[in-house]
Amino acid sequence: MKKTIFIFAALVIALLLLFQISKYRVITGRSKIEMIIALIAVIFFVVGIIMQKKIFTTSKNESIKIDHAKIEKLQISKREYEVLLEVANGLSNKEIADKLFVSENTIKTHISNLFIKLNAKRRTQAIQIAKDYRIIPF
Amino acid sequence: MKKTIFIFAALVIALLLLFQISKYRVITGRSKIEMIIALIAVIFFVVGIIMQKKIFTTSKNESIKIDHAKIEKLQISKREYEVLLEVANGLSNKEIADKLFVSENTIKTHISNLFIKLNAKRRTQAIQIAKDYRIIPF
DNA sequence: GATAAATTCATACTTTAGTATGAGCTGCTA
DNA sequence: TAGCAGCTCATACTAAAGTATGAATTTATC
Repeated sequence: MKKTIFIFAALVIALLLLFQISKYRVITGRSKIEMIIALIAVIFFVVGIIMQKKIFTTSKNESIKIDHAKIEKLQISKREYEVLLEVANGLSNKEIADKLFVSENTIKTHISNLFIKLNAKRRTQAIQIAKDYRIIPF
Repeated sequence: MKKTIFIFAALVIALLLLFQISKYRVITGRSKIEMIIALIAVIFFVVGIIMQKKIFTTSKNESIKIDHAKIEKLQISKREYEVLLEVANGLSNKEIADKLFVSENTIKTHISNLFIKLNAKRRTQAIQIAKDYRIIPF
């Protein structure tokens, strides 16, 4: 946020300078009015696009970015999180067990703990809740 | 797309006009250079933002829009689709049955048919496949 | 009005999922 | 080194989910 304010201030100063230079060059006859106007137009057009793009990129990232702080807050362990991702991927307990080289009972334990932490009753509900919390992609 | 080209052409003409008017007003001394430059700056700034916003909105909608054609192609019926949405919402068969005022057995039948059409083995997998096909939100 | 597709439901299963409890093992920290 | 947290696993359940089959009803279409 501080960076944004600094850039904005610098921009305003640069533009005021540009105005003065433009005025000077036109009055002294060193540049044609058309050129100055076209230059100003292009510069502001580009600035407008860049600013909007910045807002767009930020808001887009926010909707995709994973909230790691939330994962910690919920006290979801590393292994539990791995299991959660596989559940969201549509795998069965047996398939997850094989993929992570542990027994199916272990996966059941992890999932039961996840349900408590996410306050879910089913795996499909856990997926929804995790998505709302932005702790898993998609 | 045709609409975009038309708008773009109109914009170019309007700007050329604006240039001429600006030049005339400055030369005849009816407007100050600062005012003209500021006006041009504001106009192009706004145009830049609007253009970028349009691109942003279009690309965002594309990633959310539901592929109704795909639903038909898979021959998923209206009722089956309703059930699919509730499954993706994390509801149990019993809960879906109560919500749609039918028996749990009916829901099971719908879901079994959905699995065949989506080529899924589990409801979590069906959610993933449906998401990939863009036939459900999220 | 006959046909086909969609919706509903039941019965009888099999298979996963999920719960509860207890316990062994490892790595880290007070 | 005692203790805690995280990971592992087992046993023994209960509860859902999913399959297979057959059938009655509704709805739309020809």
